[in-house]
Amino acid sequence: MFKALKRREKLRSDLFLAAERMIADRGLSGLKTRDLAREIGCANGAVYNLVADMDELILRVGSRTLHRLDQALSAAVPRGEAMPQQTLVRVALAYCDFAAENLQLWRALFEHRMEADKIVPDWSVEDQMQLFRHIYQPLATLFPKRSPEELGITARSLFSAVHGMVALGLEQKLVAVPLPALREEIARLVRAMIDGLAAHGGGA
Amino acid sequence: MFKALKRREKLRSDLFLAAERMIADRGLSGLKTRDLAREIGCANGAVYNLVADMDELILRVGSRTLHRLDQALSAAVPRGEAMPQQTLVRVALAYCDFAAENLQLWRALFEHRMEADKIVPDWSVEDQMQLFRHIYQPLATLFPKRSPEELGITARSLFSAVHGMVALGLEQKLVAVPLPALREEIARLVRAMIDGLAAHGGGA
DNA sequence: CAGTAAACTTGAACATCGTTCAATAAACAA
DNA sequence: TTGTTTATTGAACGATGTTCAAGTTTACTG
Repeated sequence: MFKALKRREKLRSDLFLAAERMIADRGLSGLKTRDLAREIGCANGAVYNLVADMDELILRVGSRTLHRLDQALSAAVPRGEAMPQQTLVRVALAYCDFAAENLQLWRALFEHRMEADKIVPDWSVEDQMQLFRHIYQPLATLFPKRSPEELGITARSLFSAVHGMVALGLEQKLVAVPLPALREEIARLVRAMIDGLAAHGGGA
Repeated sequence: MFKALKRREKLRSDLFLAAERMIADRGLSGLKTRDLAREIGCANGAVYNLVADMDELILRVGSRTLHRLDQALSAAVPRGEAMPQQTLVRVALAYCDFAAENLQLWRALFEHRMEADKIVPDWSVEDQMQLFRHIYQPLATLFPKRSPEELGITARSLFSAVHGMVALGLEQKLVAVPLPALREEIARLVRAMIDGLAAHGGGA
């Protein structure tokens, strides 16, 4: 009775795992429907019974990656850490470390561009916003006078800047910070931004 | 006698222009050999007489983009600008503006990843390094005590951080700084980083 | 000019993709 | 069993980057 349903569900989760491994091993561009089908044991066309298209599959894997990232960031700050600046530095470094350890999966989060006009599903949007609390909360503690809008913008600035350093740094391009110096430079950047906010903005 | 050579040269530069326009209009993924061939008036296979492969063509267009970016950054600081911090802010904002006005071409610079094992040609490397003087020189003026290595790393940090804000900001993603606030946030970041260096590093 | 060799150009063909869909098989109901 | 619905298949389609044997043009020589 549930046989077919069960099989589908099994196949679906197999598909996600296979896709995740394939991206981790060979990058986003190494993800091929035929390889996936062979790996989970079905016809290549059958992939489209489990998932609307590749976009959905990639978003699905992305969701898993974001959740693991969320856990990594949470684990990075010791419970009871009292100093918000220290927390922000820890979170930034944890972001860097996660990206380094999950390079291809992390890259896939940003390389993938949705086909125009197709909208990003709600659950994917939710995944992305969840991460922000790791930055927003310490900032709110540091600058209690600021409005949520200001804090939101500052959090995005901080994230974007750190993200840029990590993204270019891990590409090992010429324009990037060399890898051995990367973590120290990130810590320096975060501290400088916080100091700059405290000095000019007049928070706290 | 030179007829064939002339034609080839003409076709080659036509190809670069067509490729540039095509990327600007439809993005890097909208660049198709058959469309190019039709546009410059030759057989699709003939593209490979003018260029080794798509990678080379993309690097070629990238080179042009980098040169225009170089000019834009040069134009952004008034001659005789005496304050290095102000210069750095101007350069960062000019980078942001250039990216916004040349969105697809600028994205192509970073989206394109060379096929593994194939090496980036010298002239492309040179193009990339040229840009660094816009950041390096003001920094060297600001912190004359620092070693070239330290300055190089700092310049890369600064560039990467600003690049990150621009890259995410122009994608209009949720994690990005909203567009209206972007320029102001970039200026704030640059000032904060410089202040941070001055305070902790003991330069000047 | 005629003839030949070299250089260039062509477009059909190849291998790979994501994606679709008519045909087949399986599962279930009566 | 028989009929109906549902799930699965794999061949086929339309792009795409790239190659290459064949054809064409150009440049040189006698």
